[in-house]
Amino acid sequence: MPRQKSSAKSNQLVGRPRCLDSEQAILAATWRLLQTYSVRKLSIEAIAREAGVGKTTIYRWWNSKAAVVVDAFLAQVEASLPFPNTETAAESLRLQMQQVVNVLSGDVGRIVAQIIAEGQCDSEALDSFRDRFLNPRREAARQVILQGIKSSEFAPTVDPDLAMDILYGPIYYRLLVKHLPLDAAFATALSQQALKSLLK
Amino acid sequence: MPRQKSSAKSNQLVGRPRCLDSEQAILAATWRLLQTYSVRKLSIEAIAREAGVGKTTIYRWWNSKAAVVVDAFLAQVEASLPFPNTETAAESLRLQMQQVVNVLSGDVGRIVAQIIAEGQCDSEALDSFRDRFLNPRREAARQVILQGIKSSEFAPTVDPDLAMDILYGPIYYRLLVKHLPLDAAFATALSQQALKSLLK
DNA sequence: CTCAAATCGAAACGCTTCGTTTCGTATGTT
DNA sequence: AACATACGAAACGAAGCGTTTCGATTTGAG
Repeated sequence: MPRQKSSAKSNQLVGRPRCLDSEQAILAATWRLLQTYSVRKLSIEAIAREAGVGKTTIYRWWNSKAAVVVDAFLAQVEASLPFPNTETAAESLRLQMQQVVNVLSGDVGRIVAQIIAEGQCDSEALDSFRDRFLNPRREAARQVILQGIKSSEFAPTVDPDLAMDILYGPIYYRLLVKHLPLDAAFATALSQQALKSLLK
Repeated sequence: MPRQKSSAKSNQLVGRPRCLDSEQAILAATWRLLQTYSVRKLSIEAIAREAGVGKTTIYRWWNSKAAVVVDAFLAQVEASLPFPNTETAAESLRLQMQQVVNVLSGDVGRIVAQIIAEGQCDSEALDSFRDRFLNPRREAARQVILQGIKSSEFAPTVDPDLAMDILYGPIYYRLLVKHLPLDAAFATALSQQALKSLLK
């Protein structure tokens, strides 16, 4: 069994401790490079150069390029995308969908798409993205939907997981396939139309 | 301006004509390798070896690895995924969604996901996938939806593009993000729930 | 029949990145 | 002081990249 890497805080008692400056420099350099280059064109070597560290330091703490990118991504957007809480569940979801579309239509969206793409042949990266970014946000949405069911705003037969797929799936669909624009008009129309399927 | 490559049939009057055996061998070899390896791990050199051709032959006719993969994919699934036509539009869509989920839950789905992934940093590949695979199928679905509106089965305010995103977006969402299984139960529940948003 | 044109597979080119290893140095605990 | 671990630098062989060169092949045009 391989040793835990990446965000595993070094808890050993002896030896030189991990250099946190290097870790921050690596994540910052990665994010900086992501503004210009695709994840695909990024290389561990380029990150090491940009961060001014040896590439052995990166290989020591991360299993793959995608793992570095996911960490860099989360370090940037961790606190963003708060969940609005208004009077009705439908209104909360509607506002949240607008926010998600707004964020995903920019640089963050491009990087999210590339992380999901990278995840197609790096299951660890996709797992990490889901566990640390997507699922926590789905949990928040789940609570709103459950509240909407409880208050009889939504039909009692609504399955929250399926509902979230109907609400957010089309957004990721457009983000990744790019067959139609991912803009505010789409967010408005989608929230209006998709929420109909949940109403009592 | 670069000469048209890939599926451009050689129409020149003089010179040795394109060897169609080689083309077929390349597409077949690519599809064979795709059963074992990810698109990412495929290399032009490996395809040339497997097909028994020189790699110059591949570089002469295709602009990128992704272009070869898209051609190999289309050569295999071109005729599949026919659109059922039953009495009601809702029933046609329901059956089609079941079929799509069934196909995308297997090897074809894995390869579709990898093509979309590749497309995130190869816009030509994504364009090609959309133009030659996705959009023709969306056109067929559009006709069914329009017919449903005409027959007053669906609300007259329904926008076909948005409707298709709501119906099929969740499928691609699960295909790519893998947060929940892409199975028959999902297809049933999704078609039932999502179609509600279209009814009059 | 000869020539021009375009194809074919094979081989080699220089270049880049990969992931690993080695090395000497630095920085902690015991 | 001894030990353990991290650090950055440098080099490694392997692999694929995209291109070029080569001689042989296969067609149509003159």
